[in-house]
Amino acid sequence: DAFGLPAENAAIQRGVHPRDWTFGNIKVMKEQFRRWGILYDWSKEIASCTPEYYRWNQWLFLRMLERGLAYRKQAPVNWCPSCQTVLANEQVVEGACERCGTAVVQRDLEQWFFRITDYAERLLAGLDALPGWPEKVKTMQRNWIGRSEGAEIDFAVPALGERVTVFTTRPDTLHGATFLVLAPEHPLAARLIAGHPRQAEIEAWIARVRNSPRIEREEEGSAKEGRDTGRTAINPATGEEIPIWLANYVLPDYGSGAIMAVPAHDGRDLAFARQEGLPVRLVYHPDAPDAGAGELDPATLTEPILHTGVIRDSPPLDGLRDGPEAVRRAIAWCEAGGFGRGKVVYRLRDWLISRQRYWGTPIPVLYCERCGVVPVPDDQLPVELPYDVEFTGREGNPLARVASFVEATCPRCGGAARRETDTMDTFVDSSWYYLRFLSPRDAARIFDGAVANRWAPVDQYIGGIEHAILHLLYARFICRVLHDFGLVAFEEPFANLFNQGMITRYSELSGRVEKMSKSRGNTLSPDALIDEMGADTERVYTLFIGPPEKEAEWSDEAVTGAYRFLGRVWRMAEKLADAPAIAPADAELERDRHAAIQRVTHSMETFHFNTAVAALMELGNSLSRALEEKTASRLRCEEAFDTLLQLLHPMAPHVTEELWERRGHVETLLDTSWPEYDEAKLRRARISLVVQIDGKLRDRVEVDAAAADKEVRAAALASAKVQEHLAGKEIAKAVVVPGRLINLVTRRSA
RNA sequence: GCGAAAGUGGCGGAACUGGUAUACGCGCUAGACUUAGGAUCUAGUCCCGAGAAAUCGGGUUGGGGGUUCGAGUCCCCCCUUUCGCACCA
Repeated sequence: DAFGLPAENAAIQRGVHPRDWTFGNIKVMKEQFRRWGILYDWSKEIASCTPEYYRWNQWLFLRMLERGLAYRKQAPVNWCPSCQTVLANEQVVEGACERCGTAVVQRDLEQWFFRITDYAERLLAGLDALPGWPEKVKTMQRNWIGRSEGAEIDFAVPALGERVTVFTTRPDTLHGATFLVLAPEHPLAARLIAGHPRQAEIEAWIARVRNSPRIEREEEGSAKEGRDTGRTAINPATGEEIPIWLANYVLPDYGSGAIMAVPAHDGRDLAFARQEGLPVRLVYHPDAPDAGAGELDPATLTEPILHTGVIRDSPPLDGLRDGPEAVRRAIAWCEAGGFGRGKVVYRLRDWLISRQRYWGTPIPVLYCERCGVVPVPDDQLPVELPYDVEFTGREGNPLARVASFVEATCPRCGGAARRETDTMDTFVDSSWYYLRFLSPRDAARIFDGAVANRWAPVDQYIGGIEHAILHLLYARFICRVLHDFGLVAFEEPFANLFNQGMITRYSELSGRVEKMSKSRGNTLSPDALIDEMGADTERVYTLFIGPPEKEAEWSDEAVTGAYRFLGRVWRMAEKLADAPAIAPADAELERDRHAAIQRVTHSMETFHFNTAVAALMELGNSLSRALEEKTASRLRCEEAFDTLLQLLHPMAPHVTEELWERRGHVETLLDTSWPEYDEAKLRRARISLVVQIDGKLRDRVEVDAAAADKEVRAAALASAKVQEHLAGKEIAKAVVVPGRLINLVTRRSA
């Protein structure tokens, strides 16, 4: 991404403007790509930090705003009271500001969101129609969306004339709900504790919980803390009054931010009930208690009863076994009673796109005292980022201090208005950029829909596993939004997804093998390596190092293997002229050539580049041997060599193109078509066949490739070694695998 | 804790649907050419035992069990590692 936090940090730390820093990086990277011999169509180049690109982020935002898919609400941010600025999670180290060490607090700000939760069901269902995606990524997305089926149940709070709605996946345990727990952030919390003898203490506690970073609050083993509101609610199943508590283990933005606690059948509720001395009631009873165990005593229960037993103390459901049927019946019963209904909730939360930073797409809205929130009209796009900005890392967003940016005119009433200074999350840029590549200079629209429908979805998308959830989910979401706007005909942006592994290298600093990074001191300068051994060596070695989906350890020693291989290919060219006109082993070399085409083609298609390189090395070895021993004719050797160059070309374009020209070809290698192999040429007339006795390899015999089972058996039995091993045994049966082996199964003779 | 993936020589790794385990490369050993070589070429290199040698016998894909004529590959149990998620009601 051309936008992003690192650019802004560079500005703060080194005084370089984010724009200059970014374009400097782009320049360096393009030069590296060029040296590597990586071919891109640079006429399609885009940079998301240019107004030509980000104006369409703004356009997209406005369309989403019109349809209610973009909205504003209060949401907490990490706030450093000393720097007076918002921090990203990665800038918070153990609860403190990474720069000044001050304890970070949570602070509510009005922020912009995209309503991705509206698309939760479609995003989930769409995963089933993505056979080209790794199962692992799909599982991660499913868990992230986190669909849960259950019920909403209303609990009346007579003292307030209100009701609390809880979400539960286990409405069948309603009879066992002995108290309610609300998130401290719950809207009713303030009214519930109003007038409580220790109201002030509870309010202070609520403030503390709200202030603790969410990461900390969700940490495993962090203590459950709660306060009794002193109020009660009515359990609609039993008519009983049950206490209402507030506790930090209930999260405000999942379900309804309130739960019914069923300590007998939930571990967290049981732990909390024991801690606070709250009652426990069993609904499910183990149906075959161990002899002597008799009735379970709720008072002594130490482990919740999970997924076992029969409902006993819940009259309408008595006798039901734990399971989906019990849940279904419970929901029907709640609905009939008018105090509950079936409900599906998602773990997925709306996408917070606001960033209180300079280096991003300005969110195109204005705040007018008279008209309120006013979208910037399309004809005033793009809202451009000003260049002259001061970066201090303190006192919030630098953009907010640029008067010429903030002070604006309301497009509706012409009065004074204040411009929004939040910028967009960079994931907005990357959620549709693949479409912009197809018509990058189109000044009239976000992209050309006809072109997009012809070329997209992307056939093969490649990226690291770190994007498994956020980027890929956002891109899938925005694709559906664009589809619903009628801009594209498809809903899934990437038909096939491949996750490449990272390159790791030994670090002198830590003494361990780690992901390459500057801070770990284990980076390898591609320039130095290219200077020493050439771009082709680096390319071939990188492909050869291992399967691309796995992480691979860079070995400075092993690179020489690739270097030597290319050197051998180079020297072979000079030996071609010495090959004889006529030679005995032409057929063999020809077969190796066709086998190499087959293997390399197949390996490349399945992304097994390491085995493709191995197959090329083998062809190189057999040609090299033929040249050394003069066993193949010059014509065959030249053919084999040319094929080798063609197959090697994608991996080592520089050396092969050079050698190709020296061979006297006029057309460049890049313009030749991929070689094809002939099945017939792969076959041998006579083959070496393995003879097994009781599954153990005993000998190899040479037979006709087309030999019948009977002949194979005769050939096997003719072997002296086989006869030796058969001594004293009788053949019970013979299994022949055509072209491969014969297995003689014996039994001891009497 | 839940979920997923993976364990093969000294090392990176290969083995398409069950059919010659260890391809290819690194490293190592010996030799050749060399004033020299971190250049190049040749031969060897999973482990154990026997043999002067060619070779022969046995074993081996984290451990144990199973299916099969035959298992690195399929099934069950266990161990280890990596990754993802995690108070989600």
